[in-house]
Amino acid sequence: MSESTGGGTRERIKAVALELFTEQGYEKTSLREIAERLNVTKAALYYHFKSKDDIVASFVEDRLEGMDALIAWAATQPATLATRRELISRYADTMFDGTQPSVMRFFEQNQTALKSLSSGQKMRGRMLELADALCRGDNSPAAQLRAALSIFAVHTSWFAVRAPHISDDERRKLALEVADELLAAIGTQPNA
Amino acid sequence: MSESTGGGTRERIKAVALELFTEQGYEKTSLREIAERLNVTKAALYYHFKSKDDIVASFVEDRLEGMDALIAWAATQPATLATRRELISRYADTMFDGTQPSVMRFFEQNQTALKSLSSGQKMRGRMLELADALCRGDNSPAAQLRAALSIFAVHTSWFAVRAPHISDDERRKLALEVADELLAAIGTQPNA
DNA sequence: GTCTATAATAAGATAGAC
DNA sequence: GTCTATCTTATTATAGAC
Repeated sequence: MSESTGGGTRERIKAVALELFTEQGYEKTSLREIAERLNVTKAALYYHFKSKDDIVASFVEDRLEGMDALIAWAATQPATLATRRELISRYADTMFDGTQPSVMRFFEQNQTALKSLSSGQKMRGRMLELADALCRGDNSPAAQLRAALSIFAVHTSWFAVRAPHISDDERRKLALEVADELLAAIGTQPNA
Repeated sequence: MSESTGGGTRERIKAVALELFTEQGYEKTSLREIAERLNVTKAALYYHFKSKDDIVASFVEDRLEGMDALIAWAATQPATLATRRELISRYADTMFDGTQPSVMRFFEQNQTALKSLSSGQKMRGRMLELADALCRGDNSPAAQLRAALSIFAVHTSWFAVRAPHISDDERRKLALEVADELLAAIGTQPNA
């Protein structure tokens, strides 16, 4: 059991990289720094990953699967308010699982750096698909804005609301309360 | 008139840097690249600015003044819904002036990189002050979330709403419609 | 699976001529 | 106000021993 040296080194690299990339930024974090935190050398990193952005790809891929499942499910549902609410609720649920929230925070904090990485482009594409699914049937600018903000509501209640003693469940409830409000105003306008 | 060589070189550097920093990211954009776009050398840049982050400071300072004025005004007003609405409306107005929106976009796109820059810390501080002003009298988590989202509403309608043929005025109207909705639910809960 | 050593490159910044 | 030339330091990445 447990991780002496060599245990789940690949996973440990992913975890440390995700943390440092989020705190300091992708470009500002060097492989030397990651290696030092793990008490290994840079060369050891290159045994597990073929490049710096391959590390990013490794944890972004995990998250993409979750997004795809969500988007696929939405496509099978009618374009009603009930569907929109269930969709954002399911999205909020994914923010509880394992490293998923950390990956989203990393994504939000490194948008520009990720523009030139294919993992970043994929994530961005999925976020747009989710936003589209949230305002399906009403693609007016107002609906697009509300859909985008309902996603922000979930992220913001996780990352930015300054209330140290609030529980995960309360954050979720909070986010959905505001998101539901925003989604309720979608669908009342005709398509463009 | 016009800009042969030497016209308003300092301003031209600011403009090009702001554009490249926003498009590609602060860390990824080198002084060499900025110099090449202006058909000067790196050394010329160092005549006008003492360092790379001094360029950032130069356009962030401009924007900080506008933020300070807004925050100071808010402090003189009563903590009512009318004040909140007027405040977000005035904030939206500042997004029309000159390079102000570009600076905010740069800020949003380079949050992590700006963490270690004093200009970035100042901007972040001002955004928090603005958010606080928007939910003064009700610092519940729900109010904080709504205040933050009302700011996002303004930014998102500018930067992210995919509607190519929409006018600035329509974007402003859109943002305030959604922001007003969010702000209306603030103030109904007691302070913590 | 991890190491030492190093290649290859590019960055931010400075000195001093013009 | 802009140039050439250079310093210093860091980076990503690879080769090959153990």
